[in-house]
Formats: sequence, structure tokens, C-alpha cells
Amino acid sequence: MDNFDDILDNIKRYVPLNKKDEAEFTSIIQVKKVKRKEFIVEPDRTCTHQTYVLKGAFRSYFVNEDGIDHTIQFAIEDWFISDFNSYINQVPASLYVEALEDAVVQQIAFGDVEDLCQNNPKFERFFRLVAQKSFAFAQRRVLSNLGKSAQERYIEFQGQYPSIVQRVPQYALASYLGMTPEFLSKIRKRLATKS
Amino acid sequence: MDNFDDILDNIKRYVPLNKKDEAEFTSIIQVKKVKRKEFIVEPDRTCTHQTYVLKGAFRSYFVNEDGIDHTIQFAIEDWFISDFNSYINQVPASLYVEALEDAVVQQIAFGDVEDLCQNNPKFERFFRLVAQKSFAFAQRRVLSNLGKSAQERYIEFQGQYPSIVQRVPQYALASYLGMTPEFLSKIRKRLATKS
DNA sequence: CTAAAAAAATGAACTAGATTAAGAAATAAG
DNA sequence: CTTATTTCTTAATCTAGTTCATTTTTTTAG
Repeated sequence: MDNFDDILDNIKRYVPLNKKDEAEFTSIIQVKKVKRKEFIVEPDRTCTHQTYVLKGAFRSYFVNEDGIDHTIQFAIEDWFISDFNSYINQVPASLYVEALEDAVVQQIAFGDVEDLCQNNPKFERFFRLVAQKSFAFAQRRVLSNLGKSAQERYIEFQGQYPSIVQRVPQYALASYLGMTPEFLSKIRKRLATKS
Repeated sequence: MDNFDDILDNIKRYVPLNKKDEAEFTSIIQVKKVKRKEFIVEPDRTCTHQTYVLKGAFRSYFVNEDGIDHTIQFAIEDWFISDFNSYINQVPASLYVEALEDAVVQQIAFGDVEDLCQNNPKFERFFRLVAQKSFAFAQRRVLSNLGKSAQERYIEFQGQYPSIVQRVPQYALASYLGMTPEFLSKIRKRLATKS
């Protein structure tokens, strides 16, 4: 059967759930398989779901007028991903969310989540805590972008998310860190030869 | 007496409040006057409160090892400000929050807010919606930092927050936009002479 | 009103990182 | 396997933005 243990454990890191809560939550989950290079969100189409990654890897990114893309977020197992701005305001997306590997996801629809939150304060609380944590995280990223050099940003990310560094293409990582793939290549060489 | 109308109106943009809700909320508000250049948050001291600006202007900023400061956020009337990471995790702050003008603020303590949220789902919901909006905003800022040139970032900010541009010192704005004050000066001259 | 301090402007020299282009290596998918 | 495609590397050139040093302007607080 479907494995909802991981996503429930994720929630239980923030709020305790009894069997009834669990049933309520799992009843709104939709499971989906996604092939590598497939999009689960695309610009101009409203992002209707939050996506929990059960297996696989994703990235969300923005493509600007010049065709250059900027990675907003990566997500591997046990992470949520979406075009959050599109999702919470239910307006057309500006991002792509693309599978970097064949993947299995568990999705929850905006309307279902809002209903759930209205009916069960535990979930309202869960989504508050997650949003607050996400905001604090995003602020740290702003700080890192403002204050650090390209090399320092790479080293910091590598220290914090070694599994992501190994798993995603270098051009995607470069675009997350705000530099060109060529420059990231140069940094890696510099770091490798130095030690 | 104290004027709580503005802060209550702010909340009511997200959730409806009856008189009892209003009383519950205002009972935990602490009012404070702050002089220009005074800090309401400092590194290494835990940020115990969220601050609502009734009158005045603030900025939060980080000072790195080289003594260079990076502005994270501005706040004028009707905005909230804090070291959010310190506040929600109740860990020592890494930011300064400084008054740019003499100010009057209304503060709510972390513990009081958590109690309020547990007892009244309307406030849980309010803080969820605010956190989600803040997160979406922070993501847009990351995007803007990654994708745009210094001049584009300035023009964008100026279009979105003209009142802040006029009100805060240029060095603070430069440090928010991720450039040196000298370069911002150059951009402004370029834009002024071009038109 | 005025002296002192803070903020902004200017310009010359410099550099981190981008751009371009081409070849090498890795990976995917028949 | 094997070939087509995608990804990564390398190196030369270029530029947006920084640094540093000085001057001018604005603000502040007695």
C-alpha cells in the first residue's frame, strides 16, 4: 500500500498526531509518479498543490527574459516543494518545478489544506511552524547572498547539504548559488588543488 | 489612551476579530518609545518580542567579520520587525534592529504569542498567513538578488517602496540592495542625468 | 545659529566574476 | 554496446561593481 509514514513523521516533528488526525491528513493526499525532466509546476499555470518528495529529487527555478535560469530551491526525500507564491496566493506560477530524477511524490491540494486547517488546529499550527521556519531559512539565504563571496557560498552550502551537492547537476547548483557554472567549476578546481 | 486600532486593523486584514478576540490580543501588547539610533535587538541577546511599528522607522541588519553591514529589512508604520530566526527559535540573535528615527512601537512577547495561538485558533491562523506571506516575499527577494543587476534592483525597489527610499539613509538602502553606497550614488546620478 | 559629525558624491585604480568559445568527459537511451 | 546529447572544464577577454582616498553636502545637537 501507500507509504504515508514518512510524511506523517515529518508532521509529527512539529505537532503530535493521533490516529484520527493521521487519517484526516492522509485522506487528502494524492500520490503521483513523475519522470525525470517532467514538470509538476509550470509558469502561468496556478500551482494547485504542495508536493512532498517520497523518492527522487526536484528543483524549482525561474527563467528570466534573457533565458538564464535561477534555481530557487532543491528538494530531495522528506522535503516539500512548490511555487510557494503561486500556491498561497493561488495566482499563476512564475517558476518551473522539475524532476531531476524519476520520482514519487505525495501531493496535497490548496483547498483541502485550507479546509483541514479550519477544522483541525493541529494542522493550522503545523503549517504555521513550517512557514515560519521557511521564512527564517529564506532570510538566512538572503544574508548569505548579500554577505558572502561565491566561493564562501559554495563552501557553506557544501557543508550544509553535501547530499544535494552530490546529487544535482552542477549548472543547477551554480544557478542556486548565484554564479555561472564556469565559475563554480573554477572554484571547485581551486579548492581541490589547494588541499 | 493607547492606540491599538492600527495593529488590530492589520490583523483583521487576515482574520475577522470580535471584541473578545481584540481584548485578548491587546492584553499582551507592551508599548515602548524608542529613540533614534537605539537598538531594540542586538546580537547574542535573544529576540524576545515581535515589534509592530506604530510611528517611526527601523532597519534590521547583520554585521559580518569585516565590519560590513547588510540590511535585512526595513520597517515603517504598520510593519512588523524582529530578528525572526532568533524570535521563533528563541536562540541568540545575529542581527541588530535599530531605530532610524524616534519611534513608538507595540511589542508582543514570544511566550504570550504562543499561548494566544494555542487558545485562539484565529491567531494561529493569522500568524500562519503572515509567515506564509513573509516567506513568499523573501523568496521573491532571493530571486531578485539572483537575477537582476544592481541598477534593476534599485529601480524595482524604488517602484515598490518609494516612501522607504525617501526615508532611509542611502548607505542602509545600498546595503539592503546588495551594493556599495558609492555604486548606488553612481546609479542615481546615471538615472537622474539620463531623463 | 553654529561647530562637529554623519552622510553623500566623485573619480581613479582594481578585481571578482561573467562571457564566449571550444574541447573533453560523462550520461542516457535506443 | 554505441552514438547522440548533456554536462563539465579550460582559458582568454571583458565588465559590473568594489575599493580607496578626497571633497562636498547634509544633518544633528548643543
